[in-house]
Amino acid sequence: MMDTLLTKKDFTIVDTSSLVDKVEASLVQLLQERKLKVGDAIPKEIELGETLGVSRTVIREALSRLRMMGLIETKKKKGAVITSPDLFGIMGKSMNPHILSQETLKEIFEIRLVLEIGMADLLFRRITLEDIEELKAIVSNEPPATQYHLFNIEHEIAFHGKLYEITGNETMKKFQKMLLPVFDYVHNSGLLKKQPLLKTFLSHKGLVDILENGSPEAFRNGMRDHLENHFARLFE
Amino acid sequence: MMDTLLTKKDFTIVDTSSLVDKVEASLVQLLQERKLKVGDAIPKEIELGETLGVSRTVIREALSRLRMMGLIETKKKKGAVITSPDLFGIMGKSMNPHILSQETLKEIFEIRLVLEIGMADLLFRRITLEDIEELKAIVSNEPPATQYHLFNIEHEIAFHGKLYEITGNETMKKFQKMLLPVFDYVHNSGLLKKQPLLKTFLSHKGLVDILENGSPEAFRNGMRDHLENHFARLFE
DNA sequence: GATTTGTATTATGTATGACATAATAAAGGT
DNA sequence: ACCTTTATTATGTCATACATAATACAAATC
Repeated sequence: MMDTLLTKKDFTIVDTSSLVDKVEASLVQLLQERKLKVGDAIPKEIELGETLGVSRTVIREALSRLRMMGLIETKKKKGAVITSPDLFGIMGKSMNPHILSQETLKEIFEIRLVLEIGMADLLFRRITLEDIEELKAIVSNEPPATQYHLFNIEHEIAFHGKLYEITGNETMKKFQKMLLPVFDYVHNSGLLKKQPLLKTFLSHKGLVDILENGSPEAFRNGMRDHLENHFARLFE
Repeated sequence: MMDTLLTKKDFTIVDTSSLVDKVEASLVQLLQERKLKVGDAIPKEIELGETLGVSRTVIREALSRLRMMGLIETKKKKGAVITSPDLFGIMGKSMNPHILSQETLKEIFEIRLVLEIGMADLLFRRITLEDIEELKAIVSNEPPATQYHLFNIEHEIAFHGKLYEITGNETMKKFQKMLLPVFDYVHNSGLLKKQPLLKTFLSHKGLVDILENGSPEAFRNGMRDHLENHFARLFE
């Protein structure tokens, strides 16, 4: 037998994607290129099937995906119309800590830290007196910080969640909400090194003080300090 | 006719979701609750149809959605196995600037700023000498900053994209890549107020200097300054 | 006997036809 | 004009059949 030493490069890669995949891509492209606005209707399933030369089954599966992504909404008799999708609503379904790779989980955890440090300017721009009062109420209910506290998740979420709310950025808030189960998981699983030193750094109360009297710059540094334990765990 | 003054609260909300929606939710829940690991197989379509009491058509549409989300992969004869999803790959398809609401676009733009300011610690932790050299090469090719530059998008992407790369956070990098068309759109469309003052703030070169000799804190402040024009446009 | 080749099996992929259901339009009655 | 009924239309669901690809196992070749 001749050893022809053929390599992958010698072949033209065959397209292994299914018809549904192609139709889906075709439809998404349709939405992207034609400047279709929200509310515009798209052709009926049967018409699509005829123009694309596939059965209604395939069309329906592809449309089902678009529907799940929130790109379209369908009503009987009326057909399908384009809608403004909820970016993170979809992603929430696949945000399953048990399935995501450890590397991805770690990265998501990092992103949280990045967001909370970087959000300072949004906070100072949009915070109200009521917000500050609410934050004060939250920290006042806080259990005293003990040296070996496995910190109170409830309070963590209440405080940091409120910060996301103050930014006024709904997209970011949804993002945070979606990530909550991940944080929970990362904390509990031994994914990160055990809490290394657990020195108590700048407290929630300290952060509120900065929000009341300080500057974005001061808040960034304060938050960085507040999150030091997390950073230390990430960086081994 | 009696005006009974009935309100929504008086009715039990009818479930308007389709069978496919329910099956999809049921399957997602299955993946979440059972601690199914990557690689585990799920029942065959026909079995699922029998246990859930629906036709194979419905099962297939639901599975098609999971497949699109990257939660499962299916192969003929073998069936479906659980996979680790690409979180942002899916979202990219619905990231269509023409369809997203103006408010969402603005918020996404904000998130970019937040990320780039907050990423300082990751940068300093992971940057290498080669990275610095590469950044220097990028800025050296930069056209001189003119007062009225409608800044060079190419260079913006090259420089800031490299920063995301340096973070070593693949998830964040994917996020950035996904957002590129949005930035392009936001810049071009009149969504944000016209460039207000266009003073030249801290340059790319200045940021590289900080990365080489400075601290995370200095970088955060530097990046904040660098992005001042964007902030100004966001905050009217 | 080990490797290859053919063949059967099995589960997904696609197509088609049928009917149910809901939303809309049209027609009809008062 | 207003309300009701009827017809129409497009999606939602089901059932069935066949195509296709992956796998396992038997058969053939050396």
